[in-house]
Amino acid sequence: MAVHTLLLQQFPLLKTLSAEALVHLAPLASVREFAKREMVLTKGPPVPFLCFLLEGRLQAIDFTVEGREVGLYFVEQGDYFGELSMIDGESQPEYLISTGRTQVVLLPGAEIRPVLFSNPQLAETLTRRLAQRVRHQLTQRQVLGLSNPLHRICAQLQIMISSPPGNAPQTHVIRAPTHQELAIMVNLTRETVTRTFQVLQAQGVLVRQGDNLVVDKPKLDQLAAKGEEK
Amino acid sequence: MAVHTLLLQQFPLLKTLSAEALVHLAPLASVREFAKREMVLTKGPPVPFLCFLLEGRLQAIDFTVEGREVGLYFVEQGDYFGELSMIDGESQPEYLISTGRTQVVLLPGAEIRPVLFSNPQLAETLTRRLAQRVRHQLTQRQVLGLSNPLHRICAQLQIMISSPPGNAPQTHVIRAPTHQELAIMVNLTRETVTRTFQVLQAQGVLVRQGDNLVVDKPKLDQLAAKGEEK
DNA sequence: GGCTTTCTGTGCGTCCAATCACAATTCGGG
DNA sequence: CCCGAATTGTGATTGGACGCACAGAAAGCC
Repeated sequence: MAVHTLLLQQFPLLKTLSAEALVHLAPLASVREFAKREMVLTKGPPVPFLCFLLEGRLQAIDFTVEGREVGLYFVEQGDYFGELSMIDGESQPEYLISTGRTQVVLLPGAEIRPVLFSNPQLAETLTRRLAQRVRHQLTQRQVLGLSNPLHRICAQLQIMISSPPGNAPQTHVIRAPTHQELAIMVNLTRETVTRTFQVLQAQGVLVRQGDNLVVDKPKLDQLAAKGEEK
Repeated sequence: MAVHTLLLQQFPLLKTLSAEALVHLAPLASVREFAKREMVLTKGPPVPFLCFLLEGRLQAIDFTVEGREVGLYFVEQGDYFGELSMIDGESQPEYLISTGRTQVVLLPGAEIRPVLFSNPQLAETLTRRLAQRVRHQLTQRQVLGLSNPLHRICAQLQIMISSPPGNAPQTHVIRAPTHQELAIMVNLTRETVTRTFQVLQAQGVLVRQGDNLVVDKPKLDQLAAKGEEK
């Protein structure tokens, strides 16, 4: 319990909050640490918190009746999650898994909820973020329509490197996801991702540097576009 | 241009609107008819309308770089669509196609937008609907994780029969989609859907009655659950 | 009522990603 | 720094959906 107001202010969603509101909220917030592969949120009952990712990366996943993992989206630093329960009071629709060591800030729903909806500006940011999520899911769905594994992986990489918007350099660096993490995002097996990565590295699209993945955007785009004619 | 206020009142979103607001809006609204396969909304520039489906069914689709159709979701009678532009001012992310003869009511964005965001109750319904859409897309994504065509089709049918919530009778009737329409929703070819439908009809899960499809829910659920082990 | 067009049904060959079963490597923790 | 676990790499096999090419059926249209 109790975190510094400066910490809360770092999150885009809370930026517009008044100083008093922050002082009110800070003592009620808490920070939790998670190890790699640990479950951050469980599918099921409504989440009584609004959650912010302070450090690391999460993956939202679910399972099919067959027991196969399905990757839904990634949560990056500074983003919030588990907000659907907050909005409609329904249950949490997916699992959230820590992909490494992570830190999460929890704000009790009972406290933040009234603030969210009474402050029109906040409500609008929340709604816009929701809209953005819908858009994101739509492009993600598109990727699955690609018939070829190479295409799907390229498209997924394009999505992942575009997450921090703004400038568009030639090469992008992202925290490397495991092959398995990628595989479930694009409906492939781990093995197929491994094999496809070889191709990408051979073509100079990808270079692995420790924990990071260096991506050559132009080459990637070219490869993603290639094979347009069926 | 100009429709009756009673017509607008039929739409759940506008139910809570005051009589004056409706009188103000009605003369600005217009109704358009679309033939089968006609394009209702084009992917691209922001949509300057909030659109309501008065009659028929639409399918939201997009295309991959390979030129393959991807099915995103269906819009059923009484629902609204094209609201994303309304919310964030960004471009329209998908095409909307008429799956039959349809009627659409168009409300000029410039007129409805201020109403939407100034009326807190309306804003909340809008946000809740967005949240619902996110949830829907998540379960839709799940379906694509199923490895088996039969499973995917069953899961898709389960989604489609659950759209009008409430009672849960044994058999449900839905306006039959074409095999092609279904195929692009679950990443299959039209042929595979045709062949799978034979199986479903043989098992008594499905019966075709003219334009309608009669579905035996218990049998469907059973089939969808079967093969849980792998 | 005859026409076109869209939709549905079916056979067959091809191909490629899944699957399985290991080996090799890297990572992380004590 | 060493050990166990997680991740990555690789080969062989095979199943099953795709794609193509039609034929038949049904639905719109003038």
